Order: sequence, then structure tokens, then C-alpha cells
Amino acid sequence: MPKTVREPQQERSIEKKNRIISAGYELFSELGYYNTNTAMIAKRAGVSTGIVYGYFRDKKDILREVTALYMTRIAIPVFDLFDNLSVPFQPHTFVKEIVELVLAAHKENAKIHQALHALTHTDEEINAQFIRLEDEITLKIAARLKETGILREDANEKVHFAMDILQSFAHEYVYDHHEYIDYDRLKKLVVTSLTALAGFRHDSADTSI
Amino acid sequence: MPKTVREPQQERSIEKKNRIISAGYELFSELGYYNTNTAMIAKRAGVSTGIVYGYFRDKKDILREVTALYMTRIAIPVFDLFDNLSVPFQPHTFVKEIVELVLAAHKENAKIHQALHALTHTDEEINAQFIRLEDEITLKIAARLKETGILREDANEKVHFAMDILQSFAHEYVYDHHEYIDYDRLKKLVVTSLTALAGFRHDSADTSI
Amino acid sequence: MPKTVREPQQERSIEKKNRIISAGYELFSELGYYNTNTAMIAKRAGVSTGIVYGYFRDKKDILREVTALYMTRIAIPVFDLFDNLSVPFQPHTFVKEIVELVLAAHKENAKIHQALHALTHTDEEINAQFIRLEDEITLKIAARLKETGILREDANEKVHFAMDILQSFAHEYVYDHHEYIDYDRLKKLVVTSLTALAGFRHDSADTSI
Amino acid sequence: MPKTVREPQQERSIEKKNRIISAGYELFSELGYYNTNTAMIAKRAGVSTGIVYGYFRDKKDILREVTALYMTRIAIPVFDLFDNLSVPFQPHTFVKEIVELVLAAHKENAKIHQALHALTHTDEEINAQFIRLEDEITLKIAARLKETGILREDANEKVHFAMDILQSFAHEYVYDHHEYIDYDRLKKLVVTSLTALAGFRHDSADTSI
DNA sequence: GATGAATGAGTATTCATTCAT
DNA sequence: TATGAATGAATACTCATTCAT
Repeated sequence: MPKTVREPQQERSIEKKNRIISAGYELFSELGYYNTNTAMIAKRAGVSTGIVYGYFRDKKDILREVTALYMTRIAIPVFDLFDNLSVPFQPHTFVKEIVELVLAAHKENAKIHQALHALTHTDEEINAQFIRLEDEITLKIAARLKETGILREDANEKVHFAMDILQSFAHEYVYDHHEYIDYDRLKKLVVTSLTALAGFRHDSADTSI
Repeated sequence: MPKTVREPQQERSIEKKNRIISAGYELFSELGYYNTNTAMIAKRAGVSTGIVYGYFRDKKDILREVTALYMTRIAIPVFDLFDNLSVPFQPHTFVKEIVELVLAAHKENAKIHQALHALTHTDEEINAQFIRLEDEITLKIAARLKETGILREDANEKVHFAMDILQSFAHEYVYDHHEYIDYDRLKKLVVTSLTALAGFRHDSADTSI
Repeated sequence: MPKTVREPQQERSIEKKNRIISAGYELFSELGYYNTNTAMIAKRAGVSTGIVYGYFRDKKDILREVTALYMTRIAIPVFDLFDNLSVPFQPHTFVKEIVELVLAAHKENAKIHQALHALTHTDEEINAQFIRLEDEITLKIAARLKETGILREDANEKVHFAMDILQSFAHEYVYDHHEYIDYDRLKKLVVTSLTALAGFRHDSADTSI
Repeated sequence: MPKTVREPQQERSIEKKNRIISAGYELFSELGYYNTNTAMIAKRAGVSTGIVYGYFRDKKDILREVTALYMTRIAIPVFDLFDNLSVPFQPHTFVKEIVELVLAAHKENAKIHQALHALTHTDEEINAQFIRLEDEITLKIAARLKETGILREDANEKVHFAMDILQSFAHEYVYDHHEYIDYDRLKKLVVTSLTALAGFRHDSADTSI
């Protein structure tokens, strides 16, 4: 008997499957993958423990789908932003816009991001999903920026680097751990660096952030 | 019943305790904390399961010491570098030196870093240890750079930001996940950004990296 | 993570829970609490080790329910006897009846009594359960005897003392340890003492016990 | 290699062995046998864990000796009392004296008594030791009382019964669990019953207890 | 004799997964 | 499909006992 999971066709079923994914999303966010058990997920989703295995092969399978959900939630607003990018554009203003967007996205998804990212160390599959997402975002954005003439050389590298910077800054900003850091000054440094990276000189007189 | 752990005085004991910490270090690196059990640690350390609890209160306690070990391994070379900082100095050269140092440190400790960092999401204590380390490094370096006149304004923020950049770059560089990225060009971007952050203009003719 | 135990509603479940309690009852009787492990209980009950924790919070919780079961087994026949007490009554005959009843109860429950009683020394909860049972029995009987006019002064003390006497006698009688004791003569002494305690003079010519 | 325990000859050794027994005595009293471990005993005795097994075959062996110590502590004052019994004697006064003696003994030894008695259920050897002690005391006292003409018929049974009564009363009195019991009135009931058992009529005008 | 570090079998408890209904 | 009771392997931790020094 090959191990199969039902691919739910009926609406009720699809909705139930989604409830389980949402419950997993929440619980993994709050407690992490290892501190969440399937009974908790079922309970939060309002379903029986047994039926979870009707929709998912195993606990890892829930994780896979939670990760996929997270991926789309992150990718969509970023793609939207760059898709609607119009030239000529104000580099500094644009960078600030992006920073705010990423901060907002991070605020909402910080915990699940951490929870999932924590697993990349030991879980090759999750790791691959993360890499694939980064690939997709980097390449799409780089293509768009080359297309619009904003970036020329080292586009992939610059975009990737910018993403790294943004990511770690967003993480820092959201958690606000260190009291000796003025996070708004830090934000300005980030904007300046990113603007510079794009090949523009930041007008230091601009203090509008 | 007060729970006590032997504080080993004799060399043999200290060595045994260290073997356990090393075993934990390795296994947490390879498999992560949750996929490592105490029997595995004991076996790898070449001791019985029982004696582990002679040296450590519980499994978490091993984690604590592994984390502490990691912390010192990371902190010491960084402090050394800045302690020996001599002025007048060549900003660009110095930045390159730092980048290489951090890359080297990361190469050796990347896996344990990930393993431990993964726990900051759910383990408040490990999280606090990480924050404390960041605090210590940031403040010491910032102080040193102000002392030497290299940095004036926003020293803490700049140092912290530089560390973030370095950290994520090092991580990327070591794992080398994305084939469309030229990691050496990326390295140059990093050096340029950091040099700029320090208030120096990077001589773009310099391609010596 | 709130720790919950199923409160079984369905008959099958109730029966299974009872099987576990019975298994605990037997094993605690035979081996004592500390020499019984949960695997043994599960095996004797014909269930898996896991499901035990579906019905009971922990091993102590099984003990609690075993104790409760014992309590009701002991209390019910005693209450029945005194509830059906009719006046005028034959004191000597009545005392003999009680003695036989207690002996019978003890014969059946002697081992579990010992096993549970053994825990009163270190387990405050079990100790409290025992005290509560004694309270209940003493007060109910004393009230009944005052109501019927059989006892007037020091009713609580007399009843309590009588219970102590009966308890230790029953224990002795059941185990029959000492060969130099004629347990039937001992029984007569007990009956005489109890009758005297009730304020009646035992007709020593009566050798009908 | 036959398993042997050193029979300590030197004073220092004997003293060390006694310290271990005392430590066991105290700890078994406080925590019970199962909640006391050998490391605790060694620590309390001020010796190493290893040497415990130089003096005792195993943990049970410590228990044996603790039990023996308890036995002598209990038996000696009782034997003294009856050895010094002079006739003609005042029955009522004598009974009161005994009651007080037993109460005093119980006050000091109540906890260890409970701890050891708890084990009679599962430990045949301790059980036998208890029975042997009861035998010895019962027979010695009965012999003495027959010798002095105080008891004639059913001497063993009467003495045994009296001991049971005293024992349970002492236990009750020391712990004083039930608030609805006036323990001093209870004590009077005990004295009256015991005096009656000895074949004397208690002078109810005597309220000197 | 004496130490206390070391052993490893034993135990309560959890939890992903299965299965009778 | 759906339920939730049932399974049993896995795991952290304890402790009587041994043994190298």
C-alpha cells in the first residue's frame, strides 16, 4: 500500500487543510517546530489528530506547506513593488520605500521567519526552499533593475547584498535588542548604504526619513 | 534535594568535562540540538551516560557551555585585531583584513553558529547570551575606534551595522549557495560599503582584494 | 502547555481506565508503590504504556485513584452497618457483628491497606486522604450512636479509640504472625473491651463468640 | 570472590560505621527509604560514597542495621520498666506510667517507626525483625506479669493486645491529626481500658492523669 | 582503608503515527 | 472522510554499585 495523502478536491476539505497549515504557521511561530506537537496543531485547527494524516504525510509535510505559505507571503509584496517600478525614479525615495516595506513584512513574519530559518541548519529541504526563494527574488529584481537601467554592473551581487543588509537590519529593528543603539539613526545608515550601493550619492541634507 | 554538579578540580575531570562539551559542540553542529540526544553525546565523548549528569545539570546545561565556548572562540580573535589596531591606518586595507578574519572565523564555526542561533527563537537564555556577545563586541570596537579617532558620529550604530553586514556576508560566502552570484565581486562590494561606512572613499582603482 | 487527561465518557474508555486502576491496585498490593513501574501496570491492564498517560496525569495520579477506590471499598460496608442500626439493640451482639465485619473487610483489603498506609509517611496527599476517611467514619458513627442514645459522653473519642483497636486487631488477626497468641482468645478480649468502652458490662458467662 | 563486608575492628572504623547508621536513621526518618539515596547517607555521615560499601553489603543492609538500632532503642526502656516492677503495685498508677513511657518513646521515634513499618509490607526481612521484637517484648512482659501474679489467664494475649492499643494510641497522640478529638480524654479512655484489661476496676474518681 | 568519579541498567513520560469505529 | 483512542519507540535523567587511584 503506497503511502498516499489525499489531495483534497472539495472546498470543505481544502479549507480544512488550510486551517491545519494556519495552525502550524501560528504554532511554529510561537513555539518553534520542535516544541509544537501534532495534537496541538490539530486542536488549534479544530480537527482531529487523525485527519491531519489524511492531508499530510507526516509532521514534516506540514512544515513544508507552512514554509511554502510563508514564501508566498514574503515574495508577493516585493514583486509587486518592483513590478510597478517606474522610471525615471528617485533613488533615495525608492530605497526608503523598500526599507519600509521590508520592515513591515518583517514585523508580521519575523517569528515564523526565525522558526523556519532555524530549521535550515538541519533540514535540507527547508534550506533548499529558502535558497530557491532567494534566487527567485534576487533574479527577478536584478532583471527588473537592469531592464530599467538603474543597475548595470554586478546587478545580481548588488541586489543580493542589498537583500542581506535589509534582512538583518529588519531583524534588528523589529527586535530592538540593544539599548545603546539608536535604531532610527541605524535606519538612516542603511538607507545611505543602499543608495550608495545603487550608484547614487545620498543627499546627506535629506533628513526626511 | 539540592541539585549539584561537580565542579571538576582535577585535570582528568576537567579534561572529561571538556570532552563532553566538545562532543556536544560537534553533534549540535552536525545535527542540531533537538536531534542530538544525551546518549550520543556521552558516546562521542567516550563516557557513560551517567557521568554526563555529574558535570552538567541537564542537557540544556551542556548547551549553555557549548554556547559559551563558541562565544569565546568568536570574540577573542576580533578583540585581538582591534586591540592591536595602530594609527594612522589604511582604512581600506584594514577593512579587508577584518573581512578576511571574519570569513575565517565563520568558516570554522559556521555550523555551530547556525545551530545555536536557531535556538534563539525559542530559548530565551541562549538568545540573551547572543545579545550579550553582540553588545560586548560592538561596544568594545566602537570605543576603540572612537579612541583612535577613526569614528566620530554614530559609532555604535556604524559598528553594529558593519557587524551585521559582515555576518550575513560571511554566512553567504561560506555556504556559497547561489550559482548566479560571483562571491568575489560580492566581497568587493562588502569591502567598499564598509569602507564608505567608516567615512572613507574607496579607491575603486584598487582591485587588490 | 496545559496538561490534561481524558475524562473518559464512553463505556469502553471507562472500562479501560478501571482496568488500569485495578492493575495498579493489585500491583501496589503485591509489590508496593515504589516497586511497581508504569510498564507493569500497563501490561497487567492489557494496555500500552502510552495510554496510561491518556487517563492519568502521572504515576502518582494512579495512586490517587487506587486510594480513592480503596477508601470507598472500606467506607461503604461500615456506613451500611451503622445506618441499619436499630434500637433497642444488644450491645454485645452488635460489637461482635462489627468485629466480624471489620475482620472480613480487612481480610480482603489488608495488602492494599498496608501498601497505601506505607505512603502516608512520605506522601502528604495520601496521608490527608487517610485522615479524611477516618474523620468521615468517626464522625458519622459517633453521630449515629449519639442519635440512638447508645453513646453520650466522649462519643468521638470512644468511636475513634474503638476504630483504632479494631484496626490493629484486624491487622494482627489477618496476618496471624505470633504462634504464642491464641487469636480467638484475643478476639474475645477485643469484644469485651469494646463492649466495656460502650458503657456496657460484658456478661463473662457469654462465651458464644 | 565472595562478597564480603569488613567487620570493623578498629575504633575509628566502628565509629564510622555508626555514623553511617545514624545518617541512615535520620534520613529514612525524614524522607523514607525510597526517597533516600546512598549518596545522601554518605554525605550526612561525612564519608565517601564508596566506603559505605566497605561496611554494608548494599543499601538494604544499612536498612537492616537501622532497624536493629531502632529495635534496641525501643526495647530497652520497656524492659527496664518491667524489670524494676515491684509488688504490691498500684495498677492504675502503673498503667499511667507505662502510657507515658510509651508516649515518650513514640515521640522520639515516631518517624523512623513509620518509615520502617512502611517497609514491612514489601520487605520480608524487616517484617520478620518487627515480629521478632514484638515477640520478645510480649513474652518477656507476660512472663514478668505472671511471675508477679498480676496476670493469670491469657497473659500473652492481654499483653499483646495492650501493646497494640498503646501503639496505635501513641501514634495518634503524637500526630494529633483530628481536631474533633480531645486527645487527653482519649488518653484517659486508654488508661481505663488497659487497667480493666489487667483485671482491675478503674477508680473513676481518679482524674489525676 | 578511603575517595569520589564512573558505570549503565532502569524509569517516568512524550509524541509521531496508526487504526478501529 | 473523520474521530480520538491506542500504540510503542524514544529520551532525559537517576542511582545503586564498582573501581582506579
